[in-house]
Amino acid sequence: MARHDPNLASPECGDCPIRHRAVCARCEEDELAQLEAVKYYRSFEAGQVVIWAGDRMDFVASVVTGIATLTQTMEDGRRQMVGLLLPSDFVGRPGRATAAYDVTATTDLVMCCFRKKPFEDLMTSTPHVGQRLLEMTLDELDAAREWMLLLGRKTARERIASLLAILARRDASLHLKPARGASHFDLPLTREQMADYLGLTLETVSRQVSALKRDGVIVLDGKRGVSVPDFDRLMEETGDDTDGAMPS
Amino acid sequence: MARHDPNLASPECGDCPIRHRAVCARCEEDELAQLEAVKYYRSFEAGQVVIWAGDRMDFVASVVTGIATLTQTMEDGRRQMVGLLLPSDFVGRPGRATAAYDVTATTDLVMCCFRKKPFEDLMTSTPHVGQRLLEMTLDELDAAREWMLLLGRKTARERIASLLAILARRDASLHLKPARGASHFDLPLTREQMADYLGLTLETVSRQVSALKRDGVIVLDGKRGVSVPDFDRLMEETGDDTDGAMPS
DNA sequence: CGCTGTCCTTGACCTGACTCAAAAGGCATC
DNA sequence: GATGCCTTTTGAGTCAGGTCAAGGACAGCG
Repeated sequence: MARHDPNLASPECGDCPIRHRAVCARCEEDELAQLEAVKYYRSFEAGQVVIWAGDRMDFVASVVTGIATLTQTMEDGRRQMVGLLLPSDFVGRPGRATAAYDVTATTDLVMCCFRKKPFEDLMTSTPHVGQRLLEMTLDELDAAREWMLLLGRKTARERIASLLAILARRDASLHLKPARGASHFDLPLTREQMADYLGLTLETVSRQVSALKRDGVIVLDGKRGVSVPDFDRLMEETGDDTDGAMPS
Repeated sequence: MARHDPNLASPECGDCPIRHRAVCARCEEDELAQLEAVKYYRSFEAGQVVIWAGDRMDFVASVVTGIATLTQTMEDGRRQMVGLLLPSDFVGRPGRATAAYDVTATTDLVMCCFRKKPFEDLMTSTPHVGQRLLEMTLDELDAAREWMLLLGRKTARERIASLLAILARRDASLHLKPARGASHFDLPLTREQMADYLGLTLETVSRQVSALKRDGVIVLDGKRGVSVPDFDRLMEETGDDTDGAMPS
């Protein structure tokens, strides 16, 4: 049944770019074959909504390429982003029928989807998917708690600096460069999305980005390009421990 | 070795009050026996610190009775509570050597501790502990994300109302009463702890509690007692969807 | 090329929550 | 029942970030 347009043929797991980081990272050959049998790719354009909170969700998925966001919306329209999904991150919850959050493609997005029922069966019949998912969920819980500190206690300037530091570090690890010294990356989020993530308004985000630029902490290159001349300087602005015991 | 003072003899798992809710909930008899072999009880007085962030942690544990908190502290002293641990909640992370957060006993506290190494072994050799832990971690992640919405977007009054609603609901489910209509419970937190949890100052907490009292949403009974004459009225003050699709 | 739409910046003003300060209520101890 | 230590309440003034509003930069397109 209909899987022509956005649903691409699924490449082999063997040369998947997220093979060693995603929920399938620990799988043996036989487990991988079982996953392969129930998987299908879906792609979304930047801005498209993957699923709305409350909608029935009969798959779980991994982000293969691109960036997606999880957001919660209050009745009066106040919005808070509660997760930023990067390649290898997992979407959906085994054992739950509906989506808990709005999932939106922020950039063009490719997801590797697994039909939910067989995926759940695989979780009970083999060990490695569940084990890996537990690890990943614990990491996400840590990230969520770090974000709680940011949302509860940090100033607007510290929030911006923290986000930029995370993005710079992510980008560095993606290109296998050291996370110190100078770096350059593209912002994957609009000011409004940054505001939704940071618990601020877009005006405040804009002002504080300008302030960090004025103070030489960052250099803007066009609308989306950001250069960080000195990563340690940026870190000082985050309010976090500078010695930095950082996981993963 | 030394297990005299605060480390009580461990009761049988069979009549444990959290047997059906904790990390051991799904265990078969043989798994339970293995857990029983590596478990020991520890108790703490109200106010005692269970473990400091960064300290070596060679156990994981379940809260049996009492309440504990997880808090993060910034260098300059700003504090944010990132978790409230109630009976059956799990503390510690398999595969991590040190504590990520300060854990503090808010009331008198009894914990059922498992030596970490054997616990980890059990997780790889048997299925049910890991499965249950995954479930519980996913629930905590949902709770953390709900809290992110609160910290990022809610007003002080909405935050207080949200906390009171959670406590009222918890208390109701503990006493198997319906979570609607009138209810009464004791606040397990000081104003300062509430402030740390809600991302506010203790003065703001005090003022907003007084305001909710003045407006008849709650009735205070001594310093710690709280009565909620109309739970739906309280819910209206939280800013959350009133129809309430609530999990678990 | 001008038009339109989207995203971003900046200014002026306002307000909800914070800060600083004082005093009052509880509870234990002597 | 006086003393001291907490916790909580309340008041007055301040400020960081929100709100409202105007404009600028840039891309796509007829």
